[in-house]
Amino acid sequence: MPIEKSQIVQKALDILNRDGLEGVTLRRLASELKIKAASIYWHIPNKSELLDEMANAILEKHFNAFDFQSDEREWDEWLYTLAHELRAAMLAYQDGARVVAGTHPDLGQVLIKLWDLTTRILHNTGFSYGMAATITVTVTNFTFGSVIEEQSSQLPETGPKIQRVKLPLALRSALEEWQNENNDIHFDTAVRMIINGVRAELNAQSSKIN
Amino acid sequence: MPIEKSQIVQKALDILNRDGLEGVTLRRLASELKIKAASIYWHIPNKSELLDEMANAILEKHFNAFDFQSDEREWDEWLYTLAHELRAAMLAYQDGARVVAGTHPDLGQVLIKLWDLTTRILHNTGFSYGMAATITVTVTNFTFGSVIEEQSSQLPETGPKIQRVKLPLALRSALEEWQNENNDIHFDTAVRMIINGVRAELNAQSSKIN
DNA sequence: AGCAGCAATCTAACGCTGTTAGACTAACAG
DNA sequence: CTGTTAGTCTAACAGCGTTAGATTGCTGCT
Repeated sequence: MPIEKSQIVQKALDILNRDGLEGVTLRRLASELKIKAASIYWHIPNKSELLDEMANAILEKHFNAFDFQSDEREWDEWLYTLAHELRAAMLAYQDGARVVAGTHPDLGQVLIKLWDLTTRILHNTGFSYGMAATITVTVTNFTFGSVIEEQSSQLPETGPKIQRVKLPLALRSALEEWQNENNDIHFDTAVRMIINGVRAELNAQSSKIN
Repeated sequence: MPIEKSQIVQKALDILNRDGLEGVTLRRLASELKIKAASIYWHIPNKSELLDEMANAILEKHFNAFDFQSDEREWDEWLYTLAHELRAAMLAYQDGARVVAGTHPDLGQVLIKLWDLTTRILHNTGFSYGMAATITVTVTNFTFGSVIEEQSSQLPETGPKIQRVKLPLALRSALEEWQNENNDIHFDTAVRMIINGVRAELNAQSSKIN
């Protein structure tokens, strides 16, 4: 009974969640599939493509029941949803953001669908295609960077590291106040802020037309 | 004539610029310094700390003549400058963004100074310390994510890859229009948009007070 | 002058990584 | 019954970060 590519990807995701990105080695992966490392190369050309498949699988699991057609949404609600769902998808796996953000969008089919839907919605509300692309990339880039940072300070040992360093006064106060609330809230405020920036852009454009 | 830590870091930066991040190996670094790899460990505890030093050096070169004291700037101009200068600093080296963004701010002294200055300026204009932190992190996270993406599509072979894939119609139009202009402009528009979002937040706060 | 101590480098190795060449096994097709 | 091919194997290569322990060469003390 031969092994399917999807089984390989799934097992790789299990390892990712258990041991983190560093733990995903071809030898360990093979061993847990009860085969030898070289056999993986019959199914997948190299590790980089494995990571691409993993990234797409992560997104697919989260967006499997999602309707990529209906572009009659409100642009601002959609940007808000996009950012939060993307974040949730990546948070579901340890180091998920590093895996997804490292994808070259070649095979990242879910990401392509999300980008397409977003540009359609933005175009429907009056943005040029170029501006729609800028906005889409801005939101996704911010989300990637944000979750990468969030997940890399979640490591077992890295926790109170920054506390031990002498910090300038203002920064110290800022970080103390900051740490009173959790990452969900920080992310939410930031996303709302960015969306407000987009809204300003929309107003500027429509006032230019009149 | 012993070797100085600064020489090691400098040579590592040379290699980074010539061969990219993958090319920075301790053996190659040692060989170009005309010593053996193990000797590096007398000066630097491990590779991760070398990367931290490199990140800080990259920022130090760019911000060496910078005045981190004067916090009497306009907040919006400063956020604009911060984003653009940070981007410029990272663009000066191949894979510069991956190096700088990978730093744990422990020793990233320049980054700490920039964060401190930014929170001070934002606090001066009326934001709470917590909000100042959110804004600061938002801007730097976006900048990191943006430049990482920009630099990873600059690789020799990766160029026209996305062109060869079948894209949905709207996304295709968006990307075509997008590619008419260069990354400087895209980044600039995005930064302006984010700053407008911050401005909206500021207005909301001051209207709440009255 | 000779010896101690230390800074800085060396050799040699360990265990790990991704990747490849080429041999083998099992099943299925003609 | 035989040839083909899918799928796995063994064995190895070249590279990586890292460590232990020996070795050099200089500096200062007696």
